[in-house]
Amino acid sequence: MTKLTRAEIAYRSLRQAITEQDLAPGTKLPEDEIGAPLGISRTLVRQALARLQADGLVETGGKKTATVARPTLEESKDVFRVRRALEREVIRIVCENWSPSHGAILEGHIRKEEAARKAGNERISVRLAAGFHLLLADLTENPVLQGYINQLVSRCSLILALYGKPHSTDCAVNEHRDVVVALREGNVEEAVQLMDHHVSLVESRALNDEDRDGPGLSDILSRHAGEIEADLAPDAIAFEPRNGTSGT
Amino acid sequence: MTKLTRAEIAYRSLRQAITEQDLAPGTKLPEDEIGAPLGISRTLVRQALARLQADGLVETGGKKTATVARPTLEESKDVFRVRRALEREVIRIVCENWSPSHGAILEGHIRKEEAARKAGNERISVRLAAGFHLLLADLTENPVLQGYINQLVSRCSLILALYGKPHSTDCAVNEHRDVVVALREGNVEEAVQLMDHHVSLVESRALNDEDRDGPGLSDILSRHAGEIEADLAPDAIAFEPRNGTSGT
DNA sequence: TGGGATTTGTTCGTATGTATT
DNA sequence: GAATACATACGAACAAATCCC
Repeated sequence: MTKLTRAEIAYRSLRQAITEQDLAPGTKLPEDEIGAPLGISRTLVRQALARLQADGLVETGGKKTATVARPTLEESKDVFRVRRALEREVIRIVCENWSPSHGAILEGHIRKEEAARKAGNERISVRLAAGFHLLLADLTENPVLQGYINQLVSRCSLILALYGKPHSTDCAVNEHRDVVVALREGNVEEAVQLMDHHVSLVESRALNDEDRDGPGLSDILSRHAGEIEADLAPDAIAFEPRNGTSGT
Repeated sequence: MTKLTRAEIAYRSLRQAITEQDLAPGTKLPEDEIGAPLGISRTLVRQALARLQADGLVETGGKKTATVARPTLEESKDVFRVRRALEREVIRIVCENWSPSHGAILEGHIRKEEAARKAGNERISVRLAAGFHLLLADLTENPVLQGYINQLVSRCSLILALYGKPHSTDCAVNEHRDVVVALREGNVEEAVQLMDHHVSLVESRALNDEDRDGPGLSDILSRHAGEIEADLAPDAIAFEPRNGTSGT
């Protein structure tokens, strides 16, 4: 039942592809290439791209080809700071109208996270880790807040894709559980503190890791700049039309 | 010389027209009618409209004509709640990197607010009142936060246009000054508290006035439903006809 | 209720600007 | 450095759906 949906589909597909790291930051996103696999025209693609830009997930300045956004470190810190402020509010609201059923829902989600981690399914783990925060936001029954959290979480996923490491989510499950425990006990300030700390840890894991291909953006750039100058043009792969929509 | 800007102009024009109450909530916004005076085509208008929708300022569901949004009471409360959370964070950040020059800037703005109020210029007063919060957000040097505050403030302006009364901004200047005083003294928690209180007062002034034209359809319906119910069962006071939201 | 005019959703063609050879 | 190729910005036209009378 998708009446106005082809643009919506393009939007969601791109969004998921970006947050799930199928589309690396900096990847070019030509309108034709995107529209072809989905059978839609450039106009619709353009709409989707515009929304993605508003979400901070793609950059499309001037007449240059749109690319997956590459947030700077400053920008990344800004995103995390705002996210922390909003996540704290989420916890407060969830505490205000707490019900045992909420605890069961959250517990169920955490069990799924554990299962995915145990199975070693990186992709699903990342998705569920983000899903925990989205689920919490749903519990507030505040659509405005949900929307912002959704944006922020997606943006953080992109940041993790840029700066983070694959196994960055390993211990996150425990942190999630701690939050739920505090929630169950009705310990508002404790839960707020825990969530704040958790998001900070995610930020640290993303922004302080140094043993991967580069801690800072400038580092990556300068290194590649050297290679490019010595080597040849780094032709970016066109973008894989993966069969994305496997989720609900 | 704005290169990619005609759409931007349309966006800003519409946005200002809505927040300044030149376009009443519910007003239809046909694409042709909008494009004609600005000399731009529907494609550009559509882009502007899409962005406005993302901002929560217009509604454009299905294939119906776009209209200026009419936020419900629930939605309005949600907006204010999120805004409060973010404004508190703004204050904290401004406190963190406070400098005397900031105080001067804020004082200058407040003087402008006073002048406009004294001159009885309602339009300018409203604009400056919003500008105070935007200015504060600028001081954080956090573009992400600035963007959200900008959206939220605009949305609140729309809400005030819908539910509020013309003289709702009368005492706001004093409240702004109180915040700045606390900021100057470096009293973080006091400033945060003051700002939180201020936004709450704005919300109260907007949402507690009920003697106007009562735009809420659900309000009208529930009232009638209450009367009908009371008529059928004169004895039982089964549920309250009016503002039953006695939560918090 | 039904028909007609208006308006939106979408596509495609042209022109302008950028990036590459 | 200039020319070519390509991608985007914008606009006009077509079809479908809505709203009004």
